Amino acid sequence: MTASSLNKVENLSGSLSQRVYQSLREAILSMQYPPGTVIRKGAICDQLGVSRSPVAEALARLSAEGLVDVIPQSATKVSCFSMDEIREASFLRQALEIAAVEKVTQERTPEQLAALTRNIRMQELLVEDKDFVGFYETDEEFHTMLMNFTGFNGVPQVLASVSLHLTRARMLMLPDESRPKETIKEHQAILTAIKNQDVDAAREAMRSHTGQLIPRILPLEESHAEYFKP
Amino acid sequence: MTASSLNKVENLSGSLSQRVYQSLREAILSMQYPPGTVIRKGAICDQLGVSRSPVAEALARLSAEGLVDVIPQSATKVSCFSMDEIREASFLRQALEIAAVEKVTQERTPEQLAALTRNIRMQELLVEDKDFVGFYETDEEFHTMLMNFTGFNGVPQVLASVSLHLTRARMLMLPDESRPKETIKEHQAILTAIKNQDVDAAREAMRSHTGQLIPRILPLEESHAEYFKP
DNA sequence: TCCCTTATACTAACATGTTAGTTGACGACT
DNA sequence: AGTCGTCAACTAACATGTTAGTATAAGGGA
Repeated sequence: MTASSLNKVENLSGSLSQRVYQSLREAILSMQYPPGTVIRKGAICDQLGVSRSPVAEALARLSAEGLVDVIPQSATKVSCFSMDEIREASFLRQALEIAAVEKVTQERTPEQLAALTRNIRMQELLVEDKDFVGFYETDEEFHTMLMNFTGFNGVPQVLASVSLHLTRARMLMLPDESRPKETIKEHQAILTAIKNQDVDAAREAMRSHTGQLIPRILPLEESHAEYFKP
Repeated sequence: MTASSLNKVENLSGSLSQRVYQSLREAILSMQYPPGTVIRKGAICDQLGVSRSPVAEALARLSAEGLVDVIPQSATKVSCFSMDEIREASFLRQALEIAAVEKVTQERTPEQLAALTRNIRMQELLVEDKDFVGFYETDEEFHTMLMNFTGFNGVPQVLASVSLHLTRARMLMLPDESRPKETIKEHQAILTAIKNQDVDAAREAMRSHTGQLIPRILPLEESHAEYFKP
């Protein structure tokens, strides 16, 4: 018995279309709906027990975000990766991360320093325990904290929206036992620069850190060619 | 006789909802629909001669972009400015512009240098002629060219989408006879750094240039308080 | 006079019926 | 046998009917 791959709308909040949107988005980002999957409105309606209106609105938003490609009058598909898009997403992410760390470096409070230090300590513990899922989440949290410390409430969401394709592609990467330790060193370099209020060092440390992702994604184009555009 | 403030959908391309979206977006960005304007779906349907479905989809997208605020079951309004949002938009724009100019500085071709030089020359001519509207467009074009020269096709649109609130707020600013000359100097400083392939100089020139906007927007909160959130 | 209640009108949100464009398969003609 | 034209089935797109939540204004009580 195959469980429905969509979260039930009952578990979410907001308007019906909002919940359908969240449900579909989650399924796409988690690769439960891998690139190329055809999405039929009728099927979604049946699975979620809603009518076509909220589904149409949800798909319109997903289309605007680039997560699905609509072929008029014909079909809707989960969008495939293209290396160009991924490079672009990485560029945008780097731009934001650098701007954020520059600002935080100048304005950081002792409490923020403490929180970042605690986060990195947690990363170390999780790697020692070989809890790589926990490490992944704590790594994400490190970057989210930096976004929040800019003082701009919407910045974390903007980062998430420009990083959509990166988030999906990351799900394909094989776990690499040696990478987390490198990651932690890079995070420490960033934190040190923030502590020293050294903007130039912070920028370059972040540039170096965010530059690590693309080389690890490149091989995916061959190992998972079915998910990429020709 | 008041002409309809919306562009007719006949003049646009794409699906009906796409055209409705473009029409509404244009009206909002150009301040034909100023902040606080209530948008009734029924009225839009009548004015554009379409049914409620495409209007609903268009408003869903505008809502996701933050151009309209939907009050559930009650009303939809053109979103008001908040100085926080504007500061945030400025931060994001600066992040992108800096990242772009850094990349272009490293990779620029002779053709790109020539195109940028030509653009600035045009700016000078337009200011001499006191054609400030033309200058505004050429100024915009200068920045769009930089985005295009990154080689990432989607970057110009991302810039536009993070700059939505800035674009609207700019419509309120009074023309300032002295500002264009300063702007040109800043553009020239950026171009010189690009020419010299001096990444640090390019970054700081762009940082300085993009930092000029917020001080000019700040007074609007008092002079146009009706457009701002309390 | 002021506040609370209540009824009514209005709106967005949702459901469903209808249209039109696309795709793929089948059959006829070359 | 291969190719082109036609037709049937399916899908998104659009139109319209229905529901439910919100705001406003009128009326009654303190």
